[in-house]
Amino acid sequence: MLQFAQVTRLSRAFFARPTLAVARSLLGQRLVKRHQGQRLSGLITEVEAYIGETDLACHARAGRTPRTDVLYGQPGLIYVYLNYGIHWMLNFVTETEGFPAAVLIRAIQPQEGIALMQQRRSSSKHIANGPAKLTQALGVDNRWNGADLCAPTSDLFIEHCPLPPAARILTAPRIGLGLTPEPWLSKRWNFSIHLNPYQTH
DNA sequence: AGCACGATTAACT
DNA sequence: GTTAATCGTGCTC
Repeated sequence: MLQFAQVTRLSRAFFARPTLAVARSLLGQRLVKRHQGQRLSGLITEVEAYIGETDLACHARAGRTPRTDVLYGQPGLIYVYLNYGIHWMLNFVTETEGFPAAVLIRAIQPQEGIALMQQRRSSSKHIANGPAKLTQALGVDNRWNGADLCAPTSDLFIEHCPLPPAARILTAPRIGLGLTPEPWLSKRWNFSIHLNPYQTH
């Protein structure tokens, strides 16, 4: 995986791969947000893949619209959307430009800036073990939609920090899909780190 | 212009 | 286990 590492940040080549491969290999890597000179970070512990217009759980099922435009952009772009009118969700665009797919970040294990993240999460016991919890903790909202995770100056990026080879990866059906029809409902496109407690399930 | 519905969370019983 | 909160989006009229 060293092939994808620049100095510290993951390069665009990392995201320009099949979405399931990107999702798996994001586990264990460090998500970093710079905030007024301070680093907020955590290891990615749970992700989900959303792949193309045929995936009826993917927003791109509606085709190219104002909202999904980012998904059709170059790999490494940040896709942020509002869910339930309340929660911001953080995704990274994958595969080739023109093909709409992304990985949703569902949980991180907090590492740096925990005091600030805890403050933003009020008194909650759980700082970042959920897709909307981690955006709240990191301070990510729609202003990041369309931004480039791989830009050298980006204040949001991922540091090369792969899982140890012995670590086991769990797969599961994606969460919260509701009435999404089969076979998409049962696709095991949720990935998490075996035995890591910082997860949504 | 109006409507139903979320890739969720926290606060209930 | 159940439910309210809350609003952008895409679809229908």
